[in-house]
Amino acid sequence: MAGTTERGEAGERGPGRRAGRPATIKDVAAAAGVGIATVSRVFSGGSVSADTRARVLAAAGELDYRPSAVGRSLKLQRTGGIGLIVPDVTDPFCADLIAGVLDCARTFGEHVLLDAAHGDAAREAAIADRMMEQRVDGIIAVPEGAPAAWRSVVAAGARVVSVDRVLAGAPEILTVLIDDRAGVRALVEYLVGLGHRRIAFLGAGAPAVARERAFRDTLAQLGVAVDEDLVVAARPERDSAYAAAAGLLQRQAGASAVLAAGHLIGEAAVLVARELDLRVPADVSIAMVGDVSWAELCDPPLTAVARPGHDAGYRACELLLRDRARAVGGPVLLPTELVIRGSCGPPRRS
Amino acid sequence: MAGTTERGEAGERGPGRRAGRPATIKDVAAAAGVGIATVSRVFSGGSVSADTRARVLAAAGELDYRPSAVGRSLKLQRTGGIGLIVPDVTDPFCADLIAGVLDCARTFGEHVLLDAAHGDAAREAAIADRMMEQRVDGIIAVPEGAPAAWRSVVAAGARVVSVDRVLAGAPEILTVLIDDRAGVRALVEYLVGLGHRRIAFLGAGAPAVARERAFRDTLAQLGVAVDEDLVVAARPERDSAYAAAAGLLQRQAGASAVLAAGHLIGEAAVLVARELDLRVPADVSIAMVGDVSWAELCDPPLTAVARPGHDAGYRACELLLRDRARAVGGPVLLPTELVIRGSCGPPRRS
DNA sequence: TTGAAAGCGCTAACAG
DNA sequence: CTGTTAGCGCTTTCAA
Repeated sequence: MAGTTERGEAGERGPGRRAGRPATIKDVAAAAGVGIATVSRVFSGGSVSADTRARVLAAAGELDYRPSAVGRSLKLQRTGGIGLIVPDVTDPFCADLIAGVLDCARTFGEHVLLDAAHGDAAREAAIADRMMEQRVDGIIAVPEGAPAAWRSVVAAGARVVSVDRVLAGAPEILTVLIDDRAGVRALVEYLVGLGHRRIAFLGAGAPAVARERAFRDTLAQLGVAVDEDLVVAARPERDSAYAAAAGLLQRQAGASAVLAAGHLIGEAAVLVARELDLRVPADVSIAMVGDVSWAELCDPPLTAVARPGHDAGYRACELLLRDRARAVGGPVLLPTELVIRGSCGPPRRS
Repeated sequence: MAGTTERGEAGERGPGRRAGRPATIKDVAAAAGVGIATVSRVFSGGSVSADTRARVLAAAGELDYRPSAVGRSLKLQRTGGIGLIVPDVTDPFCADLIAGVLDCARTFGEHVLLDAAHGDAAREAAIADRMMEQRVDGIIAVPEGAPAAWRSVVAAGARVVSVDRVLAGAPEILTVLIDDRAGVRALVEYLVGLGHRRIAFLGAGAPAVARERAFRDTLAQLGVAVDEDLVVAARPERDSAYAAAAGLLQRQAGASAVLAAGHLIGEAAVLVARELDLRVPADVSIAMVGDVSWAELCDPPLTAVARPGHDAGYRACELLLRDRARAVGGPVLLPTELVIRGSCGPPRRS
């Protein structure tokens, strides 16, 4: 009867434990007849006698107990989670990046909070803020906002790793970069080697400045003049890319090859070329930065510069989690790979 | 001098506040000369006099204070986060789904924990478990594990929404489905209407059972016999898909059209057809389920059944967050759309 | 090996 | 309107 009384005191949760709030460490302790400290030890690897441990585990199983990460985080002052902010989850590069972060995070036993900023700096800042409130152990971002905004995030005590963008004047922010310069250089050398002299660059401006620079520099090194008419701005969005591609190709500017600064722009170039009945590569060669999956499916398959998104994410996460000593020298630079397919050939003899 | 003493007592954090641990509600209260409850009210919308509020806000700004979501979660017994488990972030459908969830979660002010199970049921279960420990307010998943495993998750008190899979025998689990049956039916009707009688189904088995069923049923309804030689199994992975496509197309089974059950399988079919120098659609028509971006870039552009991934994610999240009353009748069924492009034509006269 | 107790940052009930 | 206080679930000294 004493036993019955005890159960009564413990509440309705014994038999038919309704899906009420989850069991707590106290419930388990009571059920196992031990102190809560012992239960804690069982679950966080302290030393407990085999006998006691078994009893605790049994009770925990009975109650379907899971230690609350919230309670633990509060005590430990770290959550074991990291924040990841990308421009757009559906972009193949971002998707690879996310996969990389997830893979690495898993090896560290960290979980990942994800959000997308969609090119909106204010939104990005709000997301970062929220993640700080969640007390993530660090933030990985493909930042679109101003360096100042991110500097304030690190000032607030966050560890942040920037991927694929350099945040000028923020030495505390570790950076993982992809060597687009080398990639573009290889591509330009390839095109020039094929005999092209009038190479268009599609997608100048904003996020692709480094690529444009590499384009100009390489051409200069090779002694090929840049025709400014062939350098056209485009944002990496379908409408902008399409407009730019159509503008370039329709006006018959005499480009024998088109270098698209990104995969969306490459997509537009392919589409426009097809609509204008330009044969690739007979009439015009096309190549792009970003080796997305359709490049191989295209007809002809598109030559492209592959960018290691998965690696970038993985490395970024490693940087964030492993090298807690800030002293990492300079940004990590990841190599690209020129994937030559069938979309580039010698220019048509005019 | 009294002032000086106070600052001294407050510690080193006044001037040049080193990036120590983040300021707490206590710090702010002390700095503003109010009680912690008042600070709490300022930040969680209680009533505070304008004057006091200003002082608190000033102090908080000075200290760069952000309320800790961990503390709040512990007190409130809810974290404001939801878990999202997909098979693979880099799959275009999953990416759309994630974007949808993110969009919806934002309108509810919830954050999202993401992880990928990669077809591994055990890993999926571990992820779900971890999310439960994090005390997410609910879990959205494209489940790959057994219904039993998920039933135990809901038994543990979690709200879960299943997307794109039905978890048999788990009435508590809300479900968002995509009407693949209708999509495949439309596609088959289209092909039969074009004159095809020997239609191959590539990708029978595992995750595509509903699609295969719809394939068979529709053919039966239209009075067209199914040649079992033309129904070949394939998992939605590149190697398996490729093997299946090559197997089918190389043996010259006499299929005049190929229906690929997924985009990876469609990709394989396109590649194999190209290698075998089969003209599309002159020699063989190809269509697939899943309208990924390359379908339009392909040559010829591929006819496909578009599946609303973004919508599915959005609706799933809504279901999880809005309709907290379980009484939702049956699964949500989202319509597909048949996108007709150039990859299907009348069969070659033999 | 084990238990009691303090305290992580916060909210809410209760006084004043 | 404001402050005091208890307590959310957990880890971790400190004793026993």
